[in-house]
Amino acid sequence: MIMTTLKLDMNSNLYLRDPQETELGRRILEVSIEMIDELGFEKFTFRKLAARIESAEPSIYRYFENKHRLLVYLIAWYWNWLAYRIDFNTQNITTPAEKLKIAIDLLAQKKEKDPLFPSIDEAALYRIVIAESDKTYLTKQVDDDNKEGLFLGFKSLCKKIAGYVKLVNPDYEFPHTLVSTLMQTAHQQLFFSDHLPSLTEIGRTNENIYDMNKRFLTDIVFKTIDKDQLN
Amino acid sequence: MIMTTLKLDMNSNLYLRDPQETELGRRILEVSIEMIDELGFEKFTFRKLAARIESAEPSIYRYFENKHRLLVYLIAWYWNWLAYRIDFNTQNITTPAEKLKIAIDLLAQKKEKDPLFPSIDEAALYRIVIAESDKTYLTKQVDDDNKEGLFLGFKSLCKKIAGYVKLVNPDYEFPHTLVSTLMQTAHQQLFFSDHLPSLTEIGRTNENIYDMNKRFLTDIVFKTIDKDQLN
DNA sequence: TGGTATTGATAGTATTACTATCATAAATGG
DNA sequence: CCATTTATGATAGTAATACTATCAATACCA
Repeated sequence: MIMTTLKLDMNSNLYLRDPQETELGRRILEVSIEMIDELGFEKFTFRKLAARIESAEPSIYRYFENKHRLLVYLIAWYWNWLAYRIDFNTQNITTPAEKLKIAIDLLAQKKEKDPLFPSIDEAALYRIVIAESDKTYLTKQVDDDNKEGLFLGFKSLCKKIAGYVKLVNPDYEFPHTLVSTLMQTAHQQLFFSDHLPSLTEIGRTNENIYDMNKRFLTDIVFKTIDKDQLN
Repeated sequence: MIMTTLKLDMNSNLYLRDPQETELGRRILEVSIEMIDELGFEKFTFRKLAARIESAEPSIYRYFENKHRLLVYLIAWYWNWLAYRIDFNTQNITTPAEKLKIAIDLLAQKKEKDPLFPSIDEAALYRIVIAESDKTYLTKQVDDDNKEGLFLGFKSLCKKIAGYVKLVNPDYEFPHTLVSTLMQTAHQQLFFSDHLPSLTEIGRTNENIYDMNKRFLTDIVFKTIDKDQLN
């Protein structure tokens, strides 16, 4: 039986000390996911985190400049993980339409524990992505953060999927626009379905919300790019 | 010459004392728009606002429970204003497809000063909507806030436009999902175009970004709902 | 064994998000 | 026109947040 654990390649500007390298670092990731999920990002503090892992506040600051950077790190990790899964699942697929479909499936799919990354609770992280990820870039420092490469995870995944779109229909004018919309909408609609249900049909029937979301997204994407889809 | 100013109907749970009723209230609205635009929501505080309007912090707390409520108020005001403009501009239009098109136009249009509301700088408010509006509901208290009706502006506008969608194609399965996506995407893409341009084609050519955004949105909406659009 | 890096413990600071209290001014009503 | 309610302003205070500085203890490494 093969036991493997992987480390995702993270842009080194995301952290001060690499949290994947040390025991304390991995505890910070593990417990911060748990606590942000539980408390929400605004009520989450490094002091509370330090208390729960029985460490000290300054020790955490040695890994992350501040809690915003930690959030950006977690969200970047999520996008890198998704990109990895999309690559993995589309390896032997030749038709771009099929690749695109798989990417949408993986994007909108319910997330479960991935044994390759023992210290990450992917289900909790996905809830954080849904509720908090927009906060990574909706700040006044977005341009500085972007220059530092903090959003490369999101951007490169967008580029990858937009590449599939271009292969399906090289004449479509807005591949990146469509894909960034797709990526955002996938999470947003799950949030709406949960908290503001009058904004969406998803969750109104007894069909599984993830499947329904997938159908909505796949429909919109293929209708938009594929002029001849009805033939 | 007719001089009219209007007051939009705001849900009374949004405020403690109605800011449209008093001089100080209107100053709070006016200057908070200016300051949130300038500083961003996180660096904006009631203390700084009080200083700039030469009032006192507690006086502001008499109008709004806290700065989050003030933001929710401003965003709700924006949605009510848009709903009003959509009603006004679709009054004599009979075909639902045309109504829908006008709604998308108004949604994505560049916003300029509306003389009907002298104390509101709509251009600045629109920048706030783009950069901050998601923060109104991405909180742990979203369900409580929703029960209080704080998001009625957004929800009723979504319902209105989804109504047009249903008239265009009564068989389309996801009218609200599509429209909430449309409403979010309209702002999001302008943000991306400004700060994360690799996520969108909008702004890459010398075509006006608002027009380009409109074309993208109109295309996606009509392709999605109108099976026969190409005929 | 000596040195370097990592962590933990304690303490401290400026700022934030409020709340309480009280005086004054302005508007309102009999 | 005086009395009273109401809105505002001024001052002060509190608990919590987002850090930063300092130093000792420990571990690991040559």
